[in-house]
Amino acid sequence: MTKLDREFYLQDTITVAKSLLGCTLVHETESGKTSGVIVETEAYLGTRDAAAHSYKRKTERNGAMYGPGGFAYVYFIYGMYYCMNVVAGAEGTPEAVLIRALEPAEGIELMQSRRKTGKILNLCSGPGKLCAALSIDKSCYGADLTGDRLYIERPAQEIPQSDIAAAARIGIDYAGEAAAYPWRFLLRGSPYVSVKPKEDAL
DNA sequence: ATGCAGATCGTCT
DNA sequence: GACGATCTGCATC
Repeated sequence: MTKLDREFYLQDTITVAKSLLGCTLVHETESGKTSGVIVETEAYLGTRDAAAHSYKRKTERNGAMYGPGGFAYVYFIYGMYYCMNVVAGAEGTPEAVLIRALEPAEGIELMQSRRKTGKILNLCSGPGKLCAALSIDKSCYGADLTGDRLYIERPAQEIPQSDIAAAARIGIDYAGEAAAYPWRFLLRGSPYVSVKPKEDAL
């Protein structure tokens, strides 16, 4: 397993969002190592995308999105959940990829205790759930994903394009026509996704 | 199986 | 002062 390097994250955001499928997100902490295979992502394309936190301007919260690819953009939402994004593209392009679901891999017992559920299918099937399972919070804001605590590994064998499905993104009805853009990507047929897509594009 | 309300608070206007 | 890139439990069909 080799760690994704800076070059990977500097690619265009849609490519990064698709290429992250099948990769393994790893978080090593004092209480142990937890990881899962990424099965669902969403691309947020900055100034071109009314659904993106960086659509309008740089603020205290979205600052990490404006940096170079390969750093974590973690935000707190609904008063109780964290969501993790992978910043993509060159510095100055405020784009990122939301990690929406994982297939649990290492540290399953630890994840179960953090999430207070025994059901593997329910451990990491949503952006808030996987952050709780891997203990990703505000302290991970801006973390360098080429480092050795929070990082992503390349899959053993490449994922064929035919295994990638595209669909509309979740929870962004406020975003007008951007709400329909097919910038949500899923590993076709995975039972670990957050919401099964009605129809696949691509 | 599907739907809705409640929890809960940092960030932006 | 309003509102989320959400999740859960409880209600109803």
